[in-house]
Amino acid sequence: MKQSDRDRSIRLLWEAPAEPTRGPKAALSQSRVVEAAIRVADAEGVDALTMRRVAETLGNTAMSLYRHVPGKAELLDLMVDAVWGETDPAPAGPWREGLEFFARQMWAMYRAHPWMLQLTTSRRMPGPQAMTRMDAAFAVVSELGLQSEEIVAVVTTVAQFVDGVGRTMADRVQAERESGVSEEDWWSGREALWEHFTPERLPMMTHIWNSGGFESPLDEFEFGLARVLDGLAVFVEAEERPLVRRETCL
Amino acid sequence: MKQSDRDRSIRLLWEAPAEPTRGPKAALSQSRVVEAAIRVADAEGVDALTMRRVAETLGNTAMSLYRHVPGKAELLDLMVDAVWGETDPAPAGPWREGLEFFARQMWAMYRAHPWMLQLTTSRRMPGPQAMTRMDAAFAVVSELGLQSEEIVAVVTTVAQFVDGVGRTMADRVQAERESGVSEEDWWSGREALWEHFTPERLPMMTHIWNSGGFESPLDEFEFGLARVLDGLAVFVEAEERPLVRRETCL
DNA sequence: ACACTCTGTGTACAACGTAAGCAGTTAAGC
DNA sequence: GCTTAACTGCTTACGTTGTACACAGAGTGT
Repeated sequence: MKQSDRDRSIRLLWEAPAEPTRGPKAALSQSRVVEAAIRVADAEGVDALTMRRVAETLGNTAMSLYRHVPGKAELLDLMVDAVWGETDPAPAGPWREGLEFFARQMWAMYRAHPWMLQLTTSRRMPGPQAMTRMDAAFAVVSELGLQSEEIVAVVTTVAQFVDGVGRTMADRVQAERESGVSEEDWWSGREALWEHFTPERLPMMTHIWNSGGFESPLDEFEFGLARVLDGLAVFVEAEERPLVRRETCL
Repeated sequence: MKQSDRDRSIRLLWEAPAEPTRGPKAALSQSRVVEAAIRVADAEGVDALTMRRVAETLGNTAMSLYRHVPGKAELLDLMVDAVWGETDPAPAGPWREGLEFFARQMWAMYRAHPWMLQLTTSRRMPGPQAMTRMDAAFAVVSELGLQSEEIVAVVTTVAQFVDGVGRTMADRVQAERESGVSEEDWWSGREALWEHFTPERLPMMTHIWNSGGFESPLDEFEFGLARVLDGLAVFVEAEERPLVRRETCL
């Protein structure tokens, strides 16, 4: 039942839609709907991304979208892959520079479209744009002569790192838009909370607070990326690499 | 308007509720509601976590919950902190062992309650249980004599890594429950997708596929944790540590 | 007895995705 | 040119969500 829906996404993503010959000229089109949806998500966040709102920006009704997109789930698939299409695939070259390029491209993508991270679920259908970028990342790492599983693990580690930092950033952006208050201002306004941060309860935290550790935090992306790449460098340069396979989840 | 709501969460989390003297004995209580909600989320996932469903498991109506919890947002805050309370704070000791302990505790927590990751947003109110665990993690790292911002960055990097891997795992668990099909079976059933994975379009990916790179993937948590800790080791042992401050976001 | 307070319930509302059916529009086939 | 099939976009309607509001009943003080 649901299965056919997802296979429909595959066709939408990977195959060019057949142009209809008869019937009235469509004012809308799949790409126009997808572009409008992306604009709505960019400007108003993922919560505002309703079929009614997207249709409204196009001057149509909600149900008109269903002539061009089977449903909201498929629309999200199309939006995600369209945004991946805005990035550059990593060029061939040394592995570290290539992975850093890959990470920075993802980061720029998430900065421009923070909502991407709020709808990345494990069974979101991968589209050709996203897969091309992944392929380039794999190619960059393949020069190291690692085993296949190791190549996958290395790229996954970087991608997952960017996802993690990006998600934090995306949450922050959304909260700031919805509340109209910057993250800093909002937290400093929570006096009722800070009252409970006493040295008895939280000794280290108050100590770090008092020495200014939270005032101008390090850039999480830059700091983390450097650490992850350093860690991967240790790995690829090691002579022995013990591998832990995944146990079947659940 | 919304602000008062969040401050209400602070009181709920950090202050013991005042017992009422008059009126009928309450069959429900805040902790009973929170426990029931956690059980629902564990068993049926975050989508099933509706006020009606929680009340149903308690043999009451949806509105009865509102006598013990101001609203759903506050209930989520309470659930998250209650689950943090199930973990052990990192004991004092060498930084690497301590951080690994911290990471493994978080990982175990997320394995037991995957829904946690689907409701961690940037302004979720931190509760005493979570903050105690963070405090212990900070204490572990403080033995290194780093600057305050560096301590924060190191702990954040580890926490964010576990969040990232955990989110992927949580998505997978949820998808498996909802569909009743394991991740592996589901993807291998997407023949319409694999048809498009041709060597012309995705040369590296098909090559890795053919050499079995996707068949038994490495454990993402174990692999990533080792890399992150290695990377942090490079950092703390370095003589010079250039710091990149965060630019104001947005 | 009375007043007060607290508990749980029933009803109601606005927003969501989208199923079903319909009126209007265009091009192909004769 | 006419008919017909295909296609577009709209209207209406349904079930589900969180929760505001009013209310009946229960228990504790005075």
